[in-house]
Amino acid sequence: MSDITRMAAVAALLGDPARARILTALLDGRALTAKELAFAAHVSPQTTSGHLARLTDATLLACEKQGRHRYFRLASPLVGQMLESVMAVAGPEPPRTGSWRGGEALRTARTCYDHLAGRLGVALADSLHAAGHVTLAADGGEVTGSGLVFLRDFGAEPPPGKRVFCRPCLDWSERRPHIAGRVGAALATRCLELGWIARQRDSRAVTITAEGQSGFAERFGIRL
Amino acid sequence: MSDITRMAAVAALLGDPARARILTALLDGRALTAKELAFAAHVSPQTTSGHLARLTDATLLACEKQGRHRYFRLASPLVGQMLESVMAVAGPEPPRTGSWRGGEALRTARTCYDHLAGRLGVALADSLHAAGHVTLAADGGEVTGSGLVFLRDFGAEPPPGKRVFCRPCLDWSERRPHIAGRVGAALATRCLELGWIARQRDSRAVTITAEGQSGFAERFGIRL
DNA sequence: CGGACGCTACGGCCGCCGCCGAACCGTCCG
DNA sequence: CGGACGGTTCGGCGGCGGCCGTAGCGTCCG
Repeated sequence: MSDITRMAAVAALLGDPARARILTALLDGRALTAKELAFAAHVSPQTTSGHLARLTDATLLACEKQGRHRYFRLASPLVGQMLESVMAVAGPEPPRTGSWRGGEALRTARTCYDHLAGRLGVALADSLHAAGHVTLAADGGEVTGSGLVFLRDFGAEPPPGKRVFCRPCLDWSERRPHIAGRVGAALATRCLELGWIARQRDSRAVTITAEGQSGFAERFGIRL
Repeated sequence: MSDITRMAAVAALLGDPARARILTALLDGRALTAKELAFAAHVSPQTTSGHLARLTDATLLACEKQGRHRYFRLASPLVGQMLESVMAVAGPEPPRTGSWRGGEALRTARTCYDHLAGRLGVALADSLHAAGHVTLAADGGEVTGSGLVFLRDFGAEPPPGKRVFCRPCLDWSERRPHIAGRVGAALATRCLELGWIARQRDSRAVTITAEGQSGFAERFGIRL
């Protein structure tokens, strides 16, 4: 099988709505059981089982058995990056009369692996950029001296590590970059610590708490 | 249509081998006619026409009319990035007995937009990294002071511009990063200027000339 | 003007694949 | 042990969609 054929095969796996829902449900790195995924996919457990087998075969998913449960997760971060890049091309909902409900929470604020995305993530990036704390191009980012000071002061000093320090990540709903890398992760962690945001069950969406409303406004000038 | 459904729709477009061949044929940024794409896709012009209509509808392709020809090209760099990311997940040919011919030239050296990829691109990145001229993480890169000097000396001083300076780009055939961004583009341009490499007709593959063989060896310690 | 050419539109064939119901295995628990 | 539960396998149904042949439209050129 040629490279292109294999690429098409992988793309075809993403091309089915049920499988796409399964994959996006796992996008935040959690591991879910087959039944939970069946619910997320909106199809029966039998059908889901088949999909999971194919996704695992293609090594898009990894599977761990625990008792009578089987936990599935994305096989590698590459898979997540691929999903994000396809979403970026699929683009945001074309403007339509009337507002759209389903993913509103997700568009407002969500996790993208370990950092923040959605309107909140983008606003955070904008704020830091406007203050001269970071520079963000389409595909590369840097933290300035003042940015380092600011982060330390905020309690979000990025830990040393092998991962890239600061990297823009194209936000699929906003089509503008938010901050990923160690810096993005540290920011998200700190916001959770402060109780400014809270994770939602069974979703990548995060809610902004009352403390968060005021905190983001005071510290970053963000009002959503 | 929800975000996920739209993502699945886009992925389904990539999921057909004929369309995948069309898209990858356009991956280097050239604009090709419908007939040329029919040849690349290995299907009849009628069938190709339908595929092209769908791809254009989904704004994966852009189309320009010129006389009785219609030229198609990728609608945006995002589309190319998406293709590369899917290829990265699809991964290289699983090791198989006997060597594989079809894409050998492509694996050795090719263009990825405006910079070099394949074994040559990766070797170049390795060489610059080993010499301490650049640092490359999985998703961010930097040029060191000595690197700037080296590039200027080599005649590949990156022009100022809005694009990101130096960025790793995951090589789908090697599964390791090569250098993109203004630095990657300048390197590729300079190598062409020097006559070290030559573009091939109708392919993203580039051939390494005799001058290139010795040049890459002397200057970068690369032998392919 | 007439023919060649690039491309598109329509219709029909056919295979693939997603879906579910029913039945079957393995694990947990009372 | 028996029942509940998670998960998988199998078989059959139905529809979507890729493919091509034919035919039609616009453009170029002698």
